[in-house]
Amino acid sequence: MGDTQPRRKRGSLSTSEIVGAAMSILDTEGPSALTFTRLGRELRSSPTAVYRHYASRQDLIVAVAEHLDFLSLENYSATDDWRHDLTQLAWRAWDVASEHPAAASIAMGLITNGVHELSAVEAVLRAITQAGLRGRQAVIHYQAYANLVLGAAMAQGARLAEGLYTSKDVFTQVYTLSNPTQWPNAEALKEDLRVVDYSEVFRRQIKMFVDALELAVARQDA
Amino acid sequence: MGDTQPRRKRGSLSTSEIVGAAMSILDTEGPSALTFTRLGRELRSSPTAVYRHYASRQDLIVAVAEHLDFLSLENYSATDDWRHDLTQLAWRAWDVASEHPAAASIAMGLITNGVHELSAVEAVLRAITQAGLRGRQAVIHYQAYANLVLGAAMAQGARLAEGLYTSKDVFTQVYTLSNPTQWPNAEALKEDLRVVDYSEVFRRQIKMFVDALELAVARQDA
DNA sequence: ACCTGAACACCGTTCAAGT
DNA sequence: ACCTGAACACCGTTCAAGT
Repeated sequence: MGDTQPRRKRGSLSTSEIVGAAMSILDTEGPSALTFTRLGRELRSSPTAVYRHYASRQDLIVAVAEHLDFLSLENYSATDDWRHDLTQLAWRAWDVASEHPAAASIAMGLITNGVHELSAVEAVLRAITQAGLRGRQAVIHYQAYANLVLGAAMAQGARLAEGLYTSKDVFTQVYTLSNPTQWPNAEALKEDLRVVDYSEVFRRQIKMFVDALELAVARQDA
Repeated sequence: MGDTQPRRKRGSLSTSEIVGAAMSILDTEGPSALTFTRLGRELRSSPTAVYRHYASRQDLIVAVAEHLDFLSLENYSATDDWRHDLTQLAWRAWDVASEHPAAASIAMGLITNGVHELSAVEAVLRAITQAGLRGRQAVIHYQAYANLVLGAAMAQGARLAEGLYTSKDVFTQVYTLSNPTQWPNAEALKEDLRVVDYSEVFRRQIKMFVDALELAVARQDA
């Protein structure tokens, strides 16, 4: 109110400060709160100052994606058990999405071409190579893994963000089966369909991926 | 220019006409072109007329999602081969996303609670039941399948839309490995990482899911 | 009951002017 | 070189007024 805004010293704004402010806004107020106006307020700068560091809103979101990659890999170290490593890396991505749902919902799954993304690629390729795949097949399985993990983590972020910043229950599904005979299987499983335990689904997805990878190597049909 | 707009007769606007107009705009001009102003022009109506049929832009997008569900299931019929059916259903979703990339990029994966979504749920549950799963386990595997297929189809839509309406090559990945020894696996697979054949990745993902499902049933560890 | 047109409270982005 | 403030061309949504 009474405090007048001092002009920011030139060079005092950094990309890491901007990304930090963006993460903080996303965490506390959700995806739609990430505007240049809101960022300016958080940074105690002009809203347009951010343009000196990122060419567009989308560019900033890519930087947020890189930060999520960084968080996912923080203190990670590979073991000699590729099944364990792939499982571990998947849950790390899931946990980051659960801690920063709004950021994950808009940024996870974006290709950043950045150094932390590359570290994630390296970690996954290492495990897949250890599993026994080489060359093109290793890359295709890496991509299948990335699709699976990033897709699930992004969706989890979106669900949590929706639940937090609006007040909609996104974990309960409702099908009113007006004509049960038309959908006999859905009718029979109605109760199980109602509430979804997404982390159990994710656990199952990882297990299926790892099992299928092992099978492909054993069968040599990768 | 010279043509004056006659007022639309009341009741002449329908939800199906609006969804059709939305699909047409998305197909020809991309996701960002779907505005109320543009819809009004397409429908030869006031931009705000749509609000008499959908409560918000998001509501309209959910209706687009239902339409995509409808297209995915059109003329589908189940066989007695659950592996074939799951594969078939997956490629149907993929093909719809490829034909309507902009619509898929914003709508696929949204929960509609609608009748066509329910038909898709029924078709997948039928196949999974036929594979040998029951109750809670059938539902969890249905969800794993839906995550996989819808996630991949939505991502495919986003890539195609990005490529069509901007002119960015989203199929070529570039990692400049300034320090190759830090990422030995990525370095070794650099050439294979450069160009991605996403439909081959999708084919592999489906195969891995089906294989893992079969294995889970055989092992009784579902 | 449904469609229109004006108004409201925002957006992201550009750019000349400051320091 | 970097930050500011005004301006531009939009948005989605609301609502009183038409028919």
